[in-house]
Amino acid sequence: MSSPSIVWSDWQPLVLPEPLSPAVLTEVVDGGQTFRWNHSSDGIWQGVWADCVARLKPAVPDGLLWSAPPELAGMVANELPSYFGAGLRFDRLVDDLPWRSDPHLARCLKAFPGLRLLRQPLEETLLCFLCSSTKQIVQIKQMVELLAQRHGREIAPGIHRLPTWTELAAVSEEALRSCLLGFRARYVNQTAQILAANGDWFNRLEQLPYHEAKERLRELPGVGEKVADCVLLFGAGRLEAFPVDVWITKTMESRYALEGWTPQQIAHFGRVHFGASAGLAQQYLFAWERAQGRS
DNA sequence: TGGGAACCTTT
DNA sequence: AAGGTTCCC
Repeated sequence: MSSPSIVWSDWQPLVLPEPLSPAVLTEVVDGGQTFRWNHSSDGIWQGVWADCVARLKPAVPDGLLWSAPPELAGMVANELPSYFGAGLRFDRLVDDLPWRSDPHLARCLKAFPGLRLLRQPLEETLLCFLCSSTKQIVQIKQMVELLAQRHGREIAPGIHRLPTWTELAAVSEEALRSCLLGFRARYVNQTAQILAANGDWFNRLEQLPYHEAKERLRELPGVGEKVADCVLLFGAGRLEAFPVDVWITKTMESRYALEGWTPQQIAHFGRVHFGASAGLAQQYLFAWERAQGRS
């Protein structure tokens, strides 16, 4: 993953409003929100988003240091805090969740202190989650890495950003299939045709309130309820979005007695029960449920 | 409106 | 054998 020809800047602090332990950092960058961060060595993570490449290293006690190729360091210094949602006080948002009356939520919050939602570039968030259906994190990472290497611009030696939608519109469905997308290749291809023909599409999307933005996203081939909510939550800062996947379905059925509910009903319950930051609650429930599966 | 099919890798 | 879903009949 790391290229020997890359020079890295000196480590500098990333200032966040709340501490982030190494374990919770792992959950943030490799727990299903994003798919382009890889463990390089000794707890160092290397990631790519938009035109940025960075390394991240936990620092005692719960701080974070970053490094980037010198020619990108200015941009990364600017973009990294917003990517990590440094402008949001997640501790306050968490405190507003109904943990006082919801013991399961309280347990999840305690298990992953400082868990954050990333604020990712909207356009590539859509691409990643279009690739995500019935795939696990490792497989999604594999697909988007191939898309980047073969169709995205090189931003540092050996490191490529994800292709833009304009670039994707020129890639054949066949070439997308060879990036292991399978039936998702058609979704990406058709979506790219629509987006490339509407230069203003993402700007207009960001102006819309949550429900209308979700409807607009769902007009795109391959975007259903779950993918639309992931795109809005991780790429547009809509914290009320409550993506319901198999893990959340499992959690809500067993911990909230919602057996037999449809995913749509579960999503509605989630937004009502957890409130304005339902998506943040979702991330905690999701992390906790996955951790149960592993242990 | 519910269930099967859509790819292809990993388990 | 089934996977962190969508689409279509």
